[in-house]
Amino acid sequence: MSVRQHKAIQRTYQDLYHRYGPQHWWPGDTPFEIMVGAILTQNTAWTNVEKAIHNLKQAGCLDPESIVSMPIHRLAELIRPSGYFNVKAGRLTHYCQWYLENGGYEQLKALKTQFLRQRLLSVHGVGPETADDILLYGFRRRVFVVDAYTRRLFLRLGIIEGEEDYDGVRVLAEEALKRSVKDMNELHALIVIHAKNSCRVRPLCETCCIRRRCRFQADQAANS
DNA sequence: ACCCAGGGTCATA
DNA sequence: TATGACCATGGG
Repeated sequence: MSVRQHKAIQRTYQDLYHRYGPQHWWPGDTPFEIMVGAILTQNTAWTNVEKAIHNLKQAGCLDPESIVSMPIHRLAELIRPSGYFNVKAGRLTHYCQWYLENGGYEQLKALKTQFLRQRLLSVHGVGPETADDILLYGFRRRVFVVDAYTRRLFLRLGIIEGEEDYDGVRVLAEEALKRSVKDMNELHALIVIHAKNSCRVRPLCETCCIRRRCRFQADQAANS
């Protein structure tokens, strides 16, 4: 938790913010839709998730009551475009059962962040990143979301060594940007947006590319 | 044809 | 605790 790491994260945030502007995430109309999106987007392109959510909306099933009372194979069929549809149908059902058993949004929002985080992690199919997506974008808590992009970016910027665990990276970013929910919201969103652009639009950007395999990185390795 | 995507769980050693 | 297999669609 060095000052150097904090400064680097702050600088990266300002750089990305200046470059892309505020993103105003999460793309979704209601907290529940955001939660569904958080589960469906696990290791999946967002464009595919949009199709699945569209199907749920069109079927009039984008609510926890409909999802828990629906035959699992029908739910799987509706979310098919988002991939892993059998797995995710089970995860969505588990999540909605938990959500309803605990009184839904109005009851859950009364819980303190760390306790709510523990409860989310206890739901089968909700791991650390999904839990933090739900906390940050669904419940508007000051929590940072660490995804694969964040790890690669921080690693290639020399901010982390690569052996830090999930919570280590999360707390590092939360310490670096102590100000507001807004900053947590924007930093994660900007990193994702940057990932989509960094190799195509501006391959040699200052913060470097954060795709898994980057031409820029490969060239550097070849020249050294 | 290959790579990858806004992960998580489970079985094995 | 640490690695690997598995889940599966769709765009570049």
